[in-house]
Amino acid sequence: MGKVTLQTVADRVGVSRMTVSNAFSRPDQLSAALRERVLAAAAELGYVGPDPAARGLARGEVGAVGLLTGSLRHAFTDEISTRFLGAIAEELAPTGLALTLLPASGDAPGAGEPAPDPSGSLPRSETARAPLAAGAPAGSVALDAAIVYSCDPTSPAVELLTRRRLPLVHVDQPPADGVTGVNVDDHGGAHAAARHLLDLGHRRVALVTTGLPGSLRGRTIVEATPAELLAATGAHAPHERLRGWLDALAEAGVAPVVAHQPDSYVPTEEPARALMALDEAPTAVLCFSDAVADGVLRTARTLGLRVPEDLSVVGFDDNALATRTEPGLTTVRQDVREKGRVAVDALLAAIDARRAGRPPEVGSTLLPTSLVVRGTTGPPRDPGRRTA
Amino acid sequence: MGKVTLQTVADRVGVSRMTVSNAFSRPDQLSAALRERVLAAAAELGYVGPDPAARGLARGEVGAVGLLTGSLRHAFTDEISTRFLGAIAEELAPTGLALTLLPASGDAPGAGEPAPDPSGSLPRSETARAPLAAGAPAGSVALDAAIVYSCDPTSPAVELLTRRRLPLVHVDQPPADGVTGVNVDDHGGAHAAARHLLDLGHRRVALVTTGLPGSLRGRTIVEATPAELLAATGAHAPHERLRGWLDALAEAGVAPVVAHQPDSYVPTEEPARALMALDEAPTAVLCFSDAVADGVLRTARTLGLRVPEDLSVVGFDDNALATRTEPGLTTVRQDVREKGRVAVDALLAAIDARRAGRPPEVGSTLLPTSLVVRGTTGPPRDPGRRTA
DNA sequence: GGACCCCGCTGTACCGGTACAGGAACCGCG
DNA sequence: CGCGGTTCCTGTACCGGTACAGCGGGGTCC
Repeated sequence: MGKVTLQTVADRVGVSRMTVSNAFSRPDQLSAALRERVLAAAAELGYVGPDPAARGLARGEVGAVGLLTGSLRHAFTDEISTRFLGAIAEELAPTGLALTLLPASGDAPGAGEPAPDPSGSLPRSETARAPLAAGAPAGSVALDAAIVYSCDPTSPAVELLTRRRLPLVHVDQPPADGVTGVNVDDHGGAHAAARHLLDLGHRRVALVTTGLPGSLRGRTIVEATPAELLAATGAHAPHERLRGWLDALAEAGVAPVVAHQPDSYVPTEEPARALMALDEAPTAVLCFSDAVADGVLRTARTLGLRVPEDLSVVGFDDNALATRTEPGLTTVRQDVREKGRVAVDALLAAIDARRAGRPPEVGSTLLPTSLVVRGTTGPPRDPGRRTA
Repeated sequence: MGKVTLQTVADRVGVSRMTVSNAFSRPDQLSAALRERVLAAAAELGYVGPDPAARGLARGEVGAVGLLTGSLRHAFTDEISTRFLGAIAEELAPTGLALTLLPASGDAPGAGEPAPDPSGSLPRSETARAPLAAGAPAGSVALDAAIVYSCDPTSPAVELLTRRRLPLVHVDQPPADGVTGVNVDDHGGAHAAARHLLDLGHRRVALVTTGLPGSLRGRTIVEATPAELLAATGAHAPHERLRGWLDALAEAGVAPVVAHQPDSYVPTEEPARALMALDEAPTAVLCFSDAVADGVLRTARTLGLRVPEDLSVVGFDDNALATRTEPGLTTVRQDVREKGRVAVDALLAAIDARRAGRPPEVGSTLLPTSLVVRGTTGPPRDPGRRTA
């Protein structure tokens, strides 16, 4: 029982291959009666429908959009990423488009190194896992468009997508020429958060940031000038949040202490412990994410500090944790659903444009953030002990 | 600047198309020198590499595996699903295969109704969103294999995949002939959980389950015999968990009260409120998931009940919440990472088998569960007030 | 010095569809 | 009865690659 193709069915019914194709893909192109006969024959022969790969090639459209992100591990661990993916998926559902998660890590071979000499030809036994990867240059999947979310813009994967001339939408990425961007006002949100602390009277403020490169990471407390910090922070969201904090603090003449935490989505004790061990411990901490804030909160409790009396804490994102902490976490809210919605809308528009032969209209969206004041912030115990 | 294909590059360099193809896909088939020239010419012409759709068709392998699941919304909301997806993605990463999330909801057209007469031929203006869906029979995407996770086995989407003869792996699905299955010992875990409560002396036990169909849902307290309940519970995991509880309770001659909660991953107050309002309120509650248990716990607190003194609570899954509740949640642990690992291994094996022309070896795996006793369970306040 | 072999490249035959431009039959109409 | 307009179906020409057999030329082997 060999392959069943359009031709098989066509021969069976005694019509042309085109007619069978139409029976499946363009019902209005043949009489209902014939269509029934074709469908019946197809069912009988076990023909399921046009082969997606072939159809994709012929049509120039495959029915799937890609999502490239820095780390899939992160994407499924961090609540915000997860919610974003969920929003994308849901927004895509009614269009019938599938969402293809692109493998991020591995540098895409493509035109890369000529595979370091297979050293001998093992006789194709052991159809091990390697061949799988070798077969298809990791991540070269047929796509109609793609979303690039929180990636290193210089990574080979991003570059590959760009050169493939796919309609692209950048989300949480630094602005790029000719590409539609969807961003959140991280700077504004961070600025508001810092401003909030300053307004409460805090002058000894700490930041817990993330995403620093090797040179500065490793040490929990980071000794670097704001400019150095900014320059070293590659990822877009961390960069913008950092910039927002620093701008607000600088406006008030406050120089923050900076702690670093490699993983932004896992609560840990290190940053808070290091900060509170300082000679002049901060009275408030601005955290890169709610998860980080949660770690700080727990550590504060462990250290016997009361929040917000002894320490104020501000998070970022307003995730599910934020309402679960005791007291509720003051944080900066971003609307992740909306981010997904806007991104998908832009993507669909780009696909439409391409299909119509129009040039894509690039534009960028900046979604608002808002400060949500709950219970983890309050005035410092001894404001201005060293007010300049 | 028209399309750049292999031929374009071949002409430019003055070699055959095959040679260019080899330069990209099989470096060992031509001299390094020539390969360099080809690659250079390709770069110059802006040729990025073989078109994935065409390559997919020619090779019969596209470099992507699908994931079909009941509801993508659920998949990205429920922590367990999310972790499972994450595990899949991570496990897949080193192979270079992409993961395609299949749109679940919509019934797959394919051989379905002959689209209700488009009534007139609007002249292809208005390239609206609809065509997107119409164009590609929702979900007919090129795939090398697929995972079916927590789906209604009779849904058209599952049926379609099956008929497409794709290598398939079923996860959290009822056993199906000829398909590799990966399951968790939900029955055993639930049984152990119920046994634990019985051993502590509980006799008035409640269940909070999920996934009941319209006929029984709506009412929070479900009046139905165990047999009816089981028959009505379609989804595999809820069915097995329910069966585990009921078996253990029946062995001890205990008849449980049953409450129902539509969404298993959102904590709500309803089930607990309804249960505790009963004449003979339960002294212990077995919950379908940790999220449900969290809702019960919170409600208990609201009602002024102490846990575990006044009420014992058992969850299921051992998710992140379980260690965050106060006291820690007694629950049944399943190893989601392992589930993902096993599923992907099976999938890769199936792909290998197909590639080698071997028939797929179907087999099923049952992963263990284990009861994790924390602080939410203890002996009932007045054991055996009505011990039979 | 001829047989043999390996290397490096090419030609041909697909992979399984779809778009589009016909063309035959049929219809109503003046 | 001829004519324009439908309605249905078919033929041809791709879509952009890859597999595989084949073939000339420069060794090596004896």
